[in-house]
Amino acid sequence: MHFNSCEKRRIYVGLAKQGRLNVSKMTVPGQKKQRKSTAPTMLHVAEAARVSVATVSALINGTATVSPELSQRIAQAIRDIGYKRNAIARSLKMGTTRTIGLTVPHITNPFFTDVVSVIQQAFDRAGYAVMLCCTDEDLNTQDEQIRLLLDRMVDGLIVARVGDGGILKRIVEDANVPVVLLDRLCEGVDTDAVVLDNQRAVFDAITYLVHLGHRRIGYITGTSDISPMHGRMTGYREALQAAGLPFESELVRHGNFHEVDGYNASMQLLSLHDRPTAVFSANNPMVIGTMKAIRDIGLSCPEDISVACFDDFPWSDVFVPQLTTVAQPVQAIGEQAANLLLDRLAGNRDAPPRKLVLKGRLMIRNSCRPLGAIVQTVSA
Amino acid sequence: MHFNSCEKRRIYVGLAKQGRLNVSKMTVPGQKKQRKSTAPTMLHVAEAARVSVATVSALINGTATVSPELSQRIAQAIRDIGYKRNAIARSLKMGTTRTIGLTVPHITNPFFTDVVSVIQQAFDRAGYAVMLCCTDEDLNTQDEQIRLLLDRMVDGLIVARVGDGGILKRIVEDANVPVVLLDRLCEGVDTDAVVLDNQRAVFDAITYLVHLGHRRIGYITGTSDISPMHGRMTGYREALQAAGLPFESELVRHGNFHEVDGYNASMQLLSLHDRPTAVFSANNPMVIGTMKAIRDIGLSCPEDISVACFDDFPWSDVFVPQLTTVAQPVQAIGEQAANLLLDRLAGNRDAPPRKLVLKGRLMIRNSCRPLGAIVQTVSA
DNA sequence: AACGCTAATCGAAACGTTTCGAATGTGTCA
DNA sequence: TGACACATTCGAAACGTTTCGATTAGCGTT
Repeated sequence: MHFNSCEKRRIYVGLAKQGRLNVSKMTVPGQKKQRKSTAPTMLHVAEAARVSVATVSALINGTATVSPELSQRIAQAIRDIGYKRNAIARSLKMGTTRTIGLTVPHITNPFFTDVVSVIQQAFDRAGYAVMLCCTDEDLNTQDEQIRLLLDRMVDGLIVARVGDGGILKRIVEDANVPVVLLDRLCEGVDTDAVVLDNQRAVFDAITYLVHLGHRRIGYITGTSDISPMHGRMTGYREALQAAGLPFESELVRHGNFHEVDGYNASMQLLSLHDRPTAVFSANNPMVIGTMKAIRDIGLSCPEDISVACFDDFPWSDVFVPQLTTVAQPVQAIGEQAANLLLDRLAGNRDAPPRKLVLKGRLMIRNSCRPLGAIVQTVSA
Repeated sequence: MHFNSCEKRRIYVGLAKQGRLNVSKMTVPGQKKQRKSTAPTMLHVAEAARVSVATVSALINGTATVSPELSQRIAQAIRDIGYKRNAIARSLKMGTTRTIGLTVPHITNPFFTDVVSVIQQAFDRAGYAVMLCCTDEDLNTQDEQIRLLLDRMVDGLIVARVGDGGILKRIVEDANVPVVLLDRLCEGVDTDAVVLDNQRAVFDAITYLVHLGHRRIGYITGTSDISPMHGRMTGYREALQAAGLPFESELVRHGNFHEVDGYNASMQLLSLHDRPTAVFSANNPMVIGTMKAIRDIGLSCPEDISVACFDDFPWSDVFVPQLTTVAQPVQAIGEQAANLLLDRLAGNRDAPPRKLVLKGRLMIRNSCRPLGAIVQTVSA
């Protein structure tokens, strides 16, 4: 590398550095690297077995018949040399990497943890590798990571998207790689998807609280620009309406899915002059914030305030209070998403987009207490 | 594909199918696939800008100076065509994929969830992609997945290994890709590693229980063949010894890290004639099992039995009982592991193996109660 | 006017596979 | 015996980059 004309260099080369090219994440120049002991290649095998590389390839892939004698020799050579096929070269030639990309907002959110786990297993079984990215609920990060994955030529993408817009729309439209939307739909993006019937799930949960006698029910939701939050909000409104209760905007708070958001929102709700008797939190990290707020403000659950939330978790029934939750069928969600994508990868490219809507299940435990004298007919 | 001589075919081609070749996860033959709209290549850009591909490459990578005029034309062409560099081709040529492999036993174990999250972020920042695999505590699965990752030519590997032996030893010795061991050391494998001072951590926890007045302390540990379990067991014994208490093997149970193992082990401990007054669980899923066993057997914590465990988690201080745990510095563990690997990737190949030992921290909450009349000097 | 120096550009050879079509050998049938 | 089908094998051209060495042009020196 010459730095003779530093000045010009800075100008011309700027393109890459400034990221103005649509080629994401370039290598830092000057980072040389060479594998010292080059791995044995097919050519080495071919030579050792005194055959052509074409024959070696044919045997390995079973794409043509190879005589027993040569098969023997080749197999021996492979063992002797310790040959391993270079999947990169193969990918280049085949146009397929047998790798998929998976992006989720937060892997530490137990819902996504579980789904990632299931998806990972499914693709592992199918011989695919999974590249995992976390977008941290940030649209730019998401765009960048999707680009990173596409650069790597993933064969498909499973996306629990963040925000609207972004490059997702373009990617789906270009249709070079199949995309499956997970948990969250995307306005105007017409592709395979697996989502929950959020509206119904929240409707059931709120209705349950209403049946317990609650009249003022706080609702902590996520940023309003993603589809599940729409559905959940609608479910909330409809449940109130069905019960003849007014919708009061002071009872609704928005957060960005983090624990701290749940904490702040809960603090506000609990400080209201006419405090709600129950709070529903739209995801798991936020409900932790809710519980901490309740603790910090000196109240207790369910005596002073009832709590329910979205997403079940393993601890939910071993501690006190045992949280009433809306459990998503994580296993099914993960498997269905994987199946949709695997189906596309198997060649079924032109089928119309399929949208799977799964049902949540209200897990009634004891974090919500009955209020006053009420009729105890609860529809689970 | 011809199936004329089915019989022979089955015989010769068998190699691949039977998996006797050391080429893992072959494609199923007959799975054709072609991208319909081939993405624009560098050649297209070169033609559009009326330059050579060498010049395009030089501009994009900043490896040589390109005149302003040509830079302009090339940048324009890239934008017009919507060119994106093919990272696979680049990898093949460069011998580097800017991708690392990460294997953990269970991503649903919150300790690993957190560590994975941190590592993922660190590599994301550095422009690396992360391929994630879960070994499910199974040695064969682990071997297969490591092979899968190596096939994919990952530049490095971070492994929270399972069991002893396997191909890990060979891989580290062949030294083609740098390996960082996470959480668990590996007998006879000399490479970079980040682990916890398990012995000390458990020593502190048990000593704390002893100070509370406990004399019979149950200990639920993992399979004994991985390093942290050694250390933790030693810590247990030493704490007992320091307190002048006998080591009783009936108080020690082994499980395979799953919730159900913790449940079974706890059931056994709680059914002992002379029941322990405290139980320490060696990981997070297992302590859930412990709590369930306590509930199912009709006892309560901490009144009837004290519980402490390894690995902190977000819920630990919002529910009752608030669990006393040994918190691992997950952030530091993840970052250090990432740094060790990034350092190797940056070219520092020949430095001797570095082993980082981090300290755990006893988070005293209220799942352990003082027993009888005791001196309340607790060393945190 | 011949020379050397530098900057800019390019042609072509890799990287390690897959695959197509051609070449070779072998046996069958008219 | 010649023609033909079929089973094996192989040479060589891709796949889309990077990079080395060669080439050209411009320019100041002697």
